[in-house]
Amino acid sequence: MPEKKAEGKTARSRERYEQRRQEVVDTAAKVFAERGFHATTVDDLVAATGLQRGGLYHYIDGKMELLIAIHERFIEPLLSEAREIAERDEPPETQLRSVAHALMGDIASYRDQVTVFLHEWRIIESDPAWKAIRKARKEFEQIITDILERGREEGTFAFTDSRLTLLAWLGMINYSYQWFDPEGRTQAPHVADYFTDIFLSGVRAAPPA
Amino acid sequence: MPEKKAEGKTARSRERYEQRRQEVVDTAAKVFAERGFHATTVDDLVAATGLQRGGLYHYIDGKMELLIAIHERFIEPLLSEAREIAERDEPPETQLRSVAHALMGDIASYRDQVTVFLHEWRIIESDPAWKAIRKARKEFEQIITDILERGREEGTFAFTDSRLTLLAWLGMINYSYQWFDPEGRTQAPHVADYFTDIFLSGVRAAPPA
Amino acid sequence: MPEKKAEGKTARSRERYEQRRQEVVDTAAKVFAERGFHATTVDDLVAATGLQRGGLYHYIDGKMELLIAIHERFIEPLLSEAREIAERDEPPETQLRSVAHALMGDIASYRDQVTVFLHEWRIIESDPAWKAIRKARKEFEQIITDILERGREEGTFAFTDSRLTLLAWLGMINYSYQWFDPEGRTQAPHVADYFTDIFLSGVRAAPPA
Amino acid sequence: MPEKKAEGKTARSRERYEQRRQEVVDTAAKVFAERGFHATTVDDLVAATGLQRGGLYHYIDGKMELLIAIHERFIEPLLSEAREIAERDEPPETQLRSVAHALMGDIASYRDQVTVFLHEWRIIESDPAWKAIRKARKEFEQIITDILERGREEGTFAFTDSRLTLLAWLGMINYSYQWFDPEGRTQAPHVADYFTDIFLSGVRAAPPA
DNA sequence: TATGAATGAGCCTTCATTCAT
DNA sequence: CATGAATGAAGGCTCATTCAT
Repeated sequence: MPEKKAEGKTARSRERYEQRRQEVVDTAAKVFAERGFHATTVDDLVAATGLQRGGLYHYIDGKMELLIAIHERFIEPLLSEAREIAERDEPPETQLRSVAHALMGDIASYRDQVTVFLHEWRIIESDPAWKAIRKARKEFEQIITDILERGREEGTFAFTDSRLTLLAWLGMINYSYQWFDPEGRTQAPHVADYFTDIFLSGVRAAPPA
Repeated sequence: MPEKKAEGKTARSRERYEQRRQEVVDTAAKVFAERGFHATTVDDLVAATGLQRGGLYHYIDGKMELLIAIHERFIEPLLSEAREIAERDEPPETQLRSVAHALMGDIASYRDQVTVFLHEWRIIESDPAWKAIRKARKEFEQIITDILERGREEGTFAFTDSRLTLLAWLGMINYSYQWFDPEGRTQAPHVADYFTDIFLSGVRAAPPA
Repeated sequence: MPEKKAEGKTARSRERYEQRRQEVVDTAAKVFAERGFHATTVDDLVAATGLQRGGLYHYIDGKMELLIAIHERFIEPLLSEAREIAERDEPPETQLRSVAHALMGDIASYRDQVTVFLHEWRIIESDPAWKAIRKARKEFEQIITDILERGREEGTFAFTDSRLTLLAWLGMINYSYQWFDPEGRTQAPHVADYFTDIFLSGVRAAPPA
Repeated sequence: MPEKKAEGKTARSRERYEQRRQEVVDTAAKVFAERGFHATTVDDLVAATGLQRGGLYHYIDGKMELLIAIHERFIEPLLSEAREIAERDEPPETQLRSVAHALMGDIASYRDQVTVFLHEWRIIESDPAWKAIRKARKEFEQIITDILERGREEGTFAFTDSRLTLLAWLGMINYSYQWFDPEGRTQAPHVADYFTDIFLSGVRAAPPA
């Protein structure tokens, strides 16, 4: 987590600085998600943060640096939660359901950031900080793949193509950033369960015994 | 499909004009998909089309009008195909698989346009032409919902929430615009089948008989 | 001589373009010399050229690129004249006087550019184009040094330190950019002769024979 | 030398204040000489002085006021030395050589300040404080002119144009700010002598007796 | 049809300076 | 004395669009 301009400050002022910066980053994520990165002007951010133009630049290095900060913000907590779940001694089904809850909750909580992440990552593709984000993304996907493949080995899952199976699961959940209602945040667990059920059992009615 | 500036011309020249315009729209879709709408300059389009600045404006009214044209390009053929499938006298499972093929093929064929659509639709939300696109989108979603609900009524499908079920199906397939490689070996029909299978039966292994 | 944006144009329009660009460069030199590079705003250039902001950028790549263009403008003609003089079969005194005329005339004609050259070169020191300018400067100084040293070998000049002697000559003439009245351009030859006389014979009165 | 904010303080604190201020002015001269006045930001000065932004403003009123202070710094000692030399009862040649030493030494000692003076004086041209600096400059030039003209009257110097002769002398020496290396082996006194010799006798070899 | 010069609003960013603490 | 957050005017530059030729 790179911290801008934080040298030569007292602990107290540094703390205030970091907090304010975090606010700025979150506000920016909201505005970017609403209007898109390029359609958002610095004046929009100025209006949204309540700062003035110069004051805003006290906390950031530029518009693009904000994109990086936004990504870090939502990908870190998700990844550490996924890691923790993967280490649990639970059946693959349970783990998959738990990660679905984690991802769904992340999208619900950081929908703005996720939107930015999915739409604008090309912009920062060349940025050195992007490598870390890309790595985090890969790690998350690998955790899911591992759960799926362990399930297959143990005989509880059946599928032929790991990657396509991962992408089906990922698409089902990730796509929710396009329609999820941020006010209905409490529904996230319900959706996670609903999608997990479909992913596990499908929609086809069980044949009569 | 509104045709710009095509009056008062000989049939021959009008034909050439329309063809050129279509090329411009498709080229724009490609460039927009790669860089994003706002990041694409008219000079980028000039370079990509091989036209000159002034020449480009003979075929379009402006950058934003291109967005509309791009949407029309991929949504019309998809919708008519979906309508045709819905009218067939086939079981819901078959219809669902067919529409998955149609949507998947559409994404594969018009991946640039779909990318632009999913990323930039907010930009034209207020445009009068957006209403038609929105209507088409709703109609497509309704067709899927109808198939699902008919399946439930007939007892082949089992689910509790039509909308969430639709969104699971839609997300699984639509999300492919993020990873689908049109040149790749994994063909669209195969993915459509694979995803349909998961959607119908899930990944859970069948219990031993 | 790098020519910006000159591809894909007809010979006619390219000619007009180059001419207009030259006017822009010369106007910029004038304004830079009056106010200094950094104190000159793009709006100043806009006002001085009669173009609008965007129109100005049709001819240039940026403020800094103008500095390079300005340097090229005045150093090229001077250098070729100096080369031509150096190749003549004339005594060193005559050559030195001729080069003094050339340099003095150059300063009188391009006083603005010379001012910019002497004051602002640090700004473009890191620019790749600067190497060429630096090389040209070195070559000019070498031509003077060669003339001086040939004179010493032939016995018409007497001095101990080539470099200091060069710098004395150079300073005497170059410094004129600080005081030369551009309206009195016709005086340049007179000053060149006057300074050459001092440099050759000094101001000390000849001892009575 | 106007002293800012030095009232109402104990002698001790006032002394410390003045010393600190002088350091700030000299540091500013160095940075201005390296990067130019306009290219130097207050943050550059903050970094160079080791103070903080607010702290810097305890010692100065603003960036431009620094320019004035820099000029005063090097012109005052030079002028008083020149005055003292002019009052001596010595032949013009000796006086001229002494003033050359003084000016050359001044440039060597205050090269940064001189650079700033020669490059940026236009910026403060309109400032009321500039009148005093201009007056000092004129007085210095007048002292040289007087020496030259007295030499001509006494028959030791021979020239036709006082002003051009002054400018030749001034240019030869002043221009050294462009190339003089204060750390270098070529010492200021040596250069002063060398240039004085050229100015007095020229570089032409004495005709064989 | 086609060209490319020109427009001018608007964008991102910088920076000298102030001021509450 | 000193800090550093905040200001807001201004700077360099971009870009969609127009229009005379």
